[in-house]
Amino acid sequence: MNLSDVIEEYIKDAIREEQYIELKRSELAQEFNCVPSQINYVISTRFIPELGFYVESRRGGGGYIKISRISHSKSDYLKNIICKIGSKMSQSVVDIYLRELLGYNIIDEKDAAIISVALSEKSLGQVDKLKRDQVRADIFKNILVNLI
Amino acid sequence: MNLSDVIEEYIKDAIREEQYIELKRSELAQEFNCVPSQINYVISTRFIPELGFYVESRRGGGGYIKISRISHSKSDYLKNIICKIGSKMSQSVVDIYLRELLGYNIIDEKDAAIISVALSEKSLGQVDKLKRDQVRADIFKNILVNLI
DNA sequence: ATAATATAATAGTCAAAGATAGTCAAAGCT
DNA sequence: AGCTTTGACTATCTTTGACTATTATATTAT
Repeated sequence: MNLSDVIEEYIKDAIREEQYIELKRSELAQEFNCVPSQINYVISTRFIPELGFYVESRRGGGGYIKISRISHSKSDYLKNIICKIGSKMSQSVVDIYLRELLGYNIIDEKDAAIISVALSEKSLGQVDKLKRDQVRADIFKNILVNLI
Repeated sequence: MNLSDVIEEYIKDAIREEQYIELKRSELAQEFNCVPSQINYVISTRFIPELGFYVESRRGGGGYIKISRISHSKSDYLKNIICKIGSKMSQSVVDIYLRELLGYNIIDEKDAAIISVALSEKSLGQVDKLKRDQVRADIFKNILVNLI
């Protein structure tokens, strides 16, 4: 087991029970007695979106590296939802999906609100009642495809 | 968390329930044990118009820094657009408004993309061609109302 | 009394120093 | 051959302080 693997273990262990963790690059490097850039190496090879992680950081005083988990990679997850959606959707089903997308951080509160309103009964009031759920599903799918 | 973040929190907390607050730069600096210009730094990086704040100040005896929230102008602006929109909208007109809303930072790129796709010809393909522009206008108006 | 001037009390600007993190390519391992 | 380790260089954000600008108030001159 090499150092990068050890650091990977350490971080995975730290994030196991959490949704995210915040690291100080320099502190971590000191702990493992390596150069700071090795932390970047570990992160860029092992905490990538494809493996279910999302990384943010900030430089300067009080800087940090924040690693968040995303259970599935975003695009896989979206493709999955798109497949699951049938040709019709009621407003309440839309809202269920929106909450899920919110939970996985694929959209934020504001996006969810916009989509929910756009697909509400009120917005689609002029569409034939018979076609409404189909139009709603179409719009929703198109939005999701665009988010991939 | 660095000092600037702490000061930001403090100010945001103070303005949370108010339309505006007035600070004494030197007093605040003393409270946080920093140089006065750090207050300027915090204000100029975190209380900018793009983030919904408007700052005025006055020097000399009895000087102050007044920070106001500008949610009001935003809602006025939205109401104005809603009034201007007729009962029909083409896709290209939607995009023109989206760019405007983007310019005023009422929505961000991602929101704009979502709305644009939701109201595209493709998404609304199943709606009667005759009714499509009306449905589009309805959805758009509902979204805007929701953003107020 | 009024106008002009000085003084004190604020706030603003800007650039340097400090504190982090990022990049990239060379060297080292397996 | 490909992954890991290292370090020099870069980018970004924060903190500090010297210098400047503005406003209110006090003092002085007319």
